[in-house]
Amino acid sequence: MLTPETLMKSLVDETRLRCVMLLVTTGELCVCEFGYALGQAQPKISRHLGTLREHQVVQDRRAGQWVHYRLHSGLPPWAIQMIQAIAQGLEASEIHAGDRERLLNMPGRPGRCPETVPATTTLQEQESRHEQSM
Amino acid sequence: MLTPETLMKSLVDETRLRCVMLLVTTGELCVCEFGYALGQAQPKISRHLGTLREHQVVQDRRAGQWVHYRLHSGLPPWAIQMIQAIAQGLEASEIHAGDRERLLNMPGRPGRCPETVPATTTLQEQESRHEQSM
DNA sequence: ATCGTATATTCACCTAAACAGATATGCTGG
DNA sequence: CCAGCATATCTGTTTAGGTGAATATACGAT
Repeated sequence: MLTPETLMKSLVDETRLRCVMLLVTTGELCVCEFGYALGQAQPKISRHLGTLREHQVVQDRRAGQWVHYRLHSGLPPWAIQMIQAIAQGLEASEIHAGDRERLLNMPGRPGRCPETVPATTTLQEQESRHEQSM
Repeated sequence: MLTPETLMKSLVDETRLRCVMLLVTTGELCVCEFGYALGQAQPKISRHLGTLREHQVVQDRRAGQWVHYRLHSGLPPWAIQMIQAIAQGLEASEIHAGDRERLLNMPGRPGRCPETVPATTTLQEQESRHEQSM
């Protein structure tokens, strides 16, 4: 089960934090999209996404040759609140704004087929689900 | 200025997290109280409190030979929200419950003079101040 | 002034974790 | 089956940061 210690260990690394912050605003991304947005080599991205998956912060979905990552659907309310607090504290951050912009300008972005993307992907939707169940 | 990265670096260490969690429920403590509650040597506690002070997560107040630490009064709203989310995620944690209990059972606890303790000390009071200023 | 207590700092050591580079697996199309 | 791309893992190296031990500073009391 995810603990605050594990979540912080996950997010204290800059690469992993940038990945998670991208997921907060984007919903779902594959490894090559992370690599392009962050300007980092693919093996590095893959290893960090693997760590986030082991820690159950994200979950993956295989679609042909691409592996799509999104925030884990089983994140407890305190974890969602924590991620949102971090996102709020990073609103003015150049780095993360740059990541978002590079992603939008990425040529030939794969997996943008709407029918393959699950319905519940964004953080806002996950939180409203939690509120309903309380 | 405090950033989410700095706050996470501060709290990802177990000793520092235990100190901050104690402050969330207690308001203000001196180094020897931390040492007793955590069962850790004084130099170790002092060094970690120094880190938290440098990162502006806590602030100190000198009273004679004792130095009292409390959460920094200038914590931004997202930081308070983050700390509260962590505290919520640690509600069932044995370690932190044990720290709180050992503190309460500490013999000859210093600085329990009500008149020397500043008015605004607990996290709840800090947050309500922020809400008023919004 | 000196002693004892509370706190802070310095130093050398050690460990966890990130990194680059190379290699391996898995899927798709020809 | 083979080629090519996307992704994952393995290996050795390096570095950031935690630790204990010893030392230093600050304050109050005798």
